[in-house]
This record gives sequence, structure tokens and C-alpha cells, in this order.
Amino acid sequence: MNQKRDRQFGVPPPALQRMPVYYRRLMKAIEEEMPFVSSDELGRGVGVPGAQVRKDLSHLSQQGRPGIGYDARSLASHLEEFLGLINDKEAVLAGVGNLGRALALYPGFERYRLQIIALFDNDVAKVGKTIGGRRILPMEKLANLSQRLHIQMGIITVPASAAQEVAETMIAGGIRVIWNFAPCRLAVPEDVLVKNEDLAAELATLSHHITRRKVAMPDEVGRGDGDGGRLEEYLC
Amino acid sequence: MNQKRDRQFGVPPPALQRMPVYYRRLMKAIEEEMPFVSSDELGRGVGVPGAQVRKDLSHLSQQGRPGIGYDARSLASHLEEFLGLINDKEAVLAGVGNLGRALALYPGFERYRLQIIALFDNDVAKVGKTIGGRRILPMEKLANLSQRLHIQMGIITVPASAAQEVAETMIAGGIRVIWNFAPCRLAVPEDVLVKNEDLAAELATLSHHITRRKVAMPDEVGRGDGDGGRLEEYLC
DNA sequence: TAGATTGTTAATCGATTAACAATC
DNA sequence: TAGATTGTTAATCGATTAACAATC
Repeated sequence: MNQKRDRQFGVPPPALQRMPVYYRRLMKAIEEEMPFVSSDELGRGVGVPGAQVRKDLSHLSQQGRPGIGYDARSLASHLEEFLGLINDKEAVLAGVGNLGRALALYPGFERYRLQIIALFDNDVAKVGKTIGGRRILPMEKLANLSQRLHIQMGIITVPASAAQEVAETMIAGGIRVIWNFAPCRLAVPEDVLVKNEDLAAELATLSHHITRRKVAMPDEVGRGDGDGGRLEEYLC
Repeated sequence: MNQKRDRQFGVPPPALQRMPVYYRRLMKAIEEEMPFVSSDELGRGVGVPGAQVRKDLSHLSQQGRPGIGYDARSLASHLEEFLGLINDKEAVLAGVGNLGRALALYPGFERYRLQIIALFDNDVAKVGKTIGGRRILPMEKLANLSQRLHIQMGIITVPASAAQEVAETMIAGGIRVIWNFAPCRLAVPEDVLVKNEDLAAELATLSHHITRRKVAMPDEVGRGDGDGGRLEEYLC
């Protein structure tokens, strides 16, 4: 009953976020030939208690066996299905700077069946060059290519000042899921999903913790000899 | 009263995460010479209602003027102080692959006073090379250098298989805040803060949305002409 | 059988939203 | 004064945790 409601409205976001981590834990169990994994073991990885894991997994067609745990292979393939990892997904990437280049070459995406199929940049000096076997195309071709190839995802790695315009181009090309690495928020129609990977904002929260931590724990034991040290000594 | 409690126990995590976005909105207002910004305007950027913004900002020493809004400059500098953006922070980075290289060269960190002061890698072919004016050092030097220079943050961009070991090295060097880009969870003592930037996991949740969205909205209007298209046509 | 672990219900906790008197 | 917008309290919503009967 509750399950049907969830199926319809979707799994709660925090639960969804944990699923890939459970999945990873299961892959490890399979590698180590452990046939069953308990909710507590699954939770250990993410730092959540077993009860949370069970609640999360109850949103899937359930699988656990009381007294035993979850069948690793079976649950893993349920998660693969749930997360859509069995489907091929194609993305375009806009902005071939250092970060764009790194993402285009990131080996981890392949495992999840994401292919970055085309790279775009405004810089005429970059257009025509090749990265990981893919030629860099001029930005004007993005919308049309995305539309004709039914691209499902757009990755934005342009500077913040250009991000909104690029997003609009992607949306014009029929893209409805945007992975935004530019340090800004995008204004998009409500049927478009934007996932912000805002490194600068994350850094700011870490900065807060660093600063406050200092205040909270004034005497740091065992942190160096107090003479300050100099960077130069270490340059080999 | 409530404020004191918050000051002591810290601002709720969701509020903290929004602060950098408010800060950015304020910087824009200052640039545009708008002296005051209302909570609704501040919220627009993050997609939260004004009431939420006001509640969030109430954790700071409050500043708003009824009927007018928040003084942009004043609130911005409160946020700078709160987020520790006025303090210089130093980081080491381990793992100079494509992603590590991109982060080392990322221009956005400087604004927030983060300096990546040293780069480390295990690969002897990389050691000795220079990135953004910083020489790459062998991993064995990480702990000692971090300790002597009182480095506050460690950035992990090594493969998942090496991440735990690198984290332990950083912790041995006195680092208590780790920004982890490896697709895995780290086991650390409880006084160490780990912020995971798990791109593979994020991708998996996006993958889920792409898949489910397909199911939810079966007929996609205006997405191409239906003949499928071919990538080759577009390669310039 | 005894021990382990499940799925689920109820209790708790925390964050968001609504509402409104205070005030610029 | 009238209109706008604040800070805060109370109501709502949603997620986490505790507890336990069911069961392998």
C-alpha cells in the first residue's frame, strides 16, 4: 500500500541517494563471493543503521530473508534495474576546460552505461581537437545534434557566466536532465531536472567547518612541531 | 535563546548548504549596486521561499530591516565571516589524474581563499612535473609536509582502491577535513570530517531519473524527427 | 530449537511552510 | 499613513530511529 504510493511518487530523495552506495557494497560482496549481506553490513558503508537500510530497500520489490539477509546478486540486479544502470544513456558535454576534459575522460561513468557522445566548446582554438576519441564541436551544433540523437543528459562545464545560455540550448535540443558543474543556479522549466555539482559552494561549507572547528577545539594535539615549517624544504 | 543553541550546536546542515548561494546572490546585488535585497529575492536563486531564507539567516547575527530587506554589503560580510571565507585555508591534493589536475587548476577556489599548496602522486612518471606552478611530490612526503605546514584540508582524487590509504596518510599528517572525490566511503575517526563528492553515485541517481522519467512521460513531444539521426553527420 | 535478521508500525526528531504582529 | 518586509511562533510535513512480531 505504502509501497504503491512510493512507487508512484518515487522513493524519497535521501533514500535514492543511498541506493548507489548500497549497490557498490553489494558489488564488493559479490566479488568476495559472499552470497548474503545483512542490512547492518549494507549500512556500515554509508554510516546509517540497519533499520534505515531496510526502510530504504522496502521501496524496491523486497528481497530480504529474515535471519539471513539479502541475496547479494538478486538485490544488486534489482538496484541496477531501479537505478536504470542497465540502460544505455547518452550525454553531451558543453565546455571543454580542465573540468570538462576530466569528466570526458572519467573512467567511472562507463560502468554505469553513460556515454558522453559529443563535446562542445565556443573556443575556435579548441573546436576540431579530439578528446578521448571524440572531436570537439562548435556550440551551435549542440541543440540540433541533441535533438536528432535523442540525447538524455547535458553536462555543463562552462564558466558560470555562460551556463544559463548553454542550459537553454540544451533544453531547446530536448534535453530534460542537466548535470551542472558551473557555480551558479539555472532557471529552467519545471519538467527539466537540474543536478548541481557546485564545487565552490561545497568548498564554502568546508571552509565554515574548518573555521568553526578551530574555535571548538582550540588545542590541537600532535599537529607538527610548532616551528611552522617551510614549503621549500619539501620540494624535491 | 534559540539562537544561542544554534550557535553552539551549529547551523542545521541544509541551512549551511544554502548560505554560499545566498552569498553569491548578494555579491551580484553588490555588483549591480543594489543596496538592499529581500528574503524573497535571495530565495529565488536557490528555489526556496522567503520564509526559509529568513529562518536560515536568523542563525547569523540578524541584519534585516522590516519593510526594506537585508543590507547587501553588511550581510555579505557576515556570511564571509560565518563561512570562513576571510580566512586563508591551505590544502594538499593527492592523485594528479585528470580530475586532480582540473581541481588543482580550478580558478573558483582562489576567491574563497583556498590554496592547494602541494600535489602528490604515486606515479614516478608524474613526480617532479609541474602543474599550475606546483611541483608534484611523491606520496610519502604527504603526511610530513601536512603536519609541518598545518594543512587544514586534504583533497582525494586517487582511484577508489587507493583512497582509504591516502585518507589515513592525511589523517596521520594532522588533517581533519577531507574532500573526497574517490567513488567510495572512507572509514575515519569521528573527529575527522569527510565531504564526499561522489560523482559516480550522483550519476546513478540521475540515471534513475532518466529511466523513470521515460516511463512517467511516455510521449515526448518535439524531440527530433524520429529518423534517429547519426552522429557522423555532425562531426565537423 | 535458538539465534539472527527481516518488514513494518509507532515514536521521535528535525526541517519546511504558513501566518502574523512588529516595524521600517 | 499605507505598503513592504522583517523575525518568530505554531502547524505541517517528512525522514530517522526504536521496537518487535514474524520467520528463516
